[in-house]
Amino acid sequence: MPELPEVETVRRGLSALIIGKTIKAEQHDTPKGFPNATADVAGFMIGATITDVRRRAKVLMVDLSTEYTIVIHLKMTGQLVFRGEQVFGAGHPNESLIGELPDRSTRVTIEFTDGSHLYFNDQRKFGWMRLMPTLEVPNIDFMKKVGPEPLEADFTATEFAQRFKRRGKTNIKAALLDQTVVAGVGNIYADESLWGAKIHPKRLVNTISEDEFALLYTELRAVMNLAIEKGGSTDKNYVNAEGKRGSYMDFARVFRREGQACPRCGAEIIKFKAAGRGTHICPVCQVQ
DNA sequence: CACTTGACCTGTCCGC
DNA sequence: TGCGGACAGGTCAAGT
Repeated sequence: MPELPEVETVRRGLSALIIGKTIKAEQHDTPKGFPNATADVAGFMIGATITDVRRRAKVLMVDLSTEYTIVIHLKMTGQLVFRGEQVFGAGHPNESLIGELPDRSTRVTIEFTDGSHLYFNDQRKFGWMRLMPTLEVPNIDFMKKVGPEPLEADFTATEFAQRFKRRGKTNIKAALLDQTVVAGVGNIYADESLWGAKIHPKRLVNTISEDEFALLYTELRAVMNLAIEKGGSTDKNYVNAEGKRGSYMDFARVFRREGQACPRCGAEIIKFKAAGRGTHICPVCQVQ
């Protein structure tokens, strides 16, 4: 799913919708969706009020008044959809892509005391939710290893380039997708930013110049900021907290545009596999 | 250790 | 239409 811009869009939506609400009940399908939903839920989740919704990399953190936090990773197809009283139908400007909830991909349902609900849907079941003390969240392995937030004001081009040195012998696409180098980059924004910087995804990291890293840094930040502005990318499953799609795909330059013309030079965009993932480039702008 | 590949799941699309 | 295979926004564990 969701890369940094999509998770950030969900975070913003949830912040407006659920902060201040009190949890009345929780239901989950199997341990898979919410593996540690045990006695902690009764003790620290039911009756708790939502105090904040935070994001680190592609991970969401819903903080509770009990000083526990619900940590959520949406992986490829996870969705967090809030439902109040009203559900808007087809054609309405507030139309949701999601129908009646819960549906067959609903893994977890949280009911609030005012009768509204938050649904965690996940078709492929790769995503997860965990409940843990807020103070322990930074200690989970992922949080200890994950790289800096690329959109933070104090994250510099110099630091960006520096962090790739450790991955010198791999290709730039694999390094961009490595969450321990820089946080939050996934397949869409890796391809989009490499196109922007005119770098071939299979170039080895140690062949990329300082100038190219500086350009990649600028392009990555620009692409992610634009994607947040557009509410993220909906290719298939992704929706925001209101069940609506994001529109970045309308602005994508290469991602899922194989066979179309490069918006910069007009050459035909091609697709191949790099770092084990479907990869899109302009073969004229991005030479190996 | 660094890097690559497969596994985790379900659904959809494409070619025969 | 039916069926098999490839593929899908992410991360781990296991392999080399």
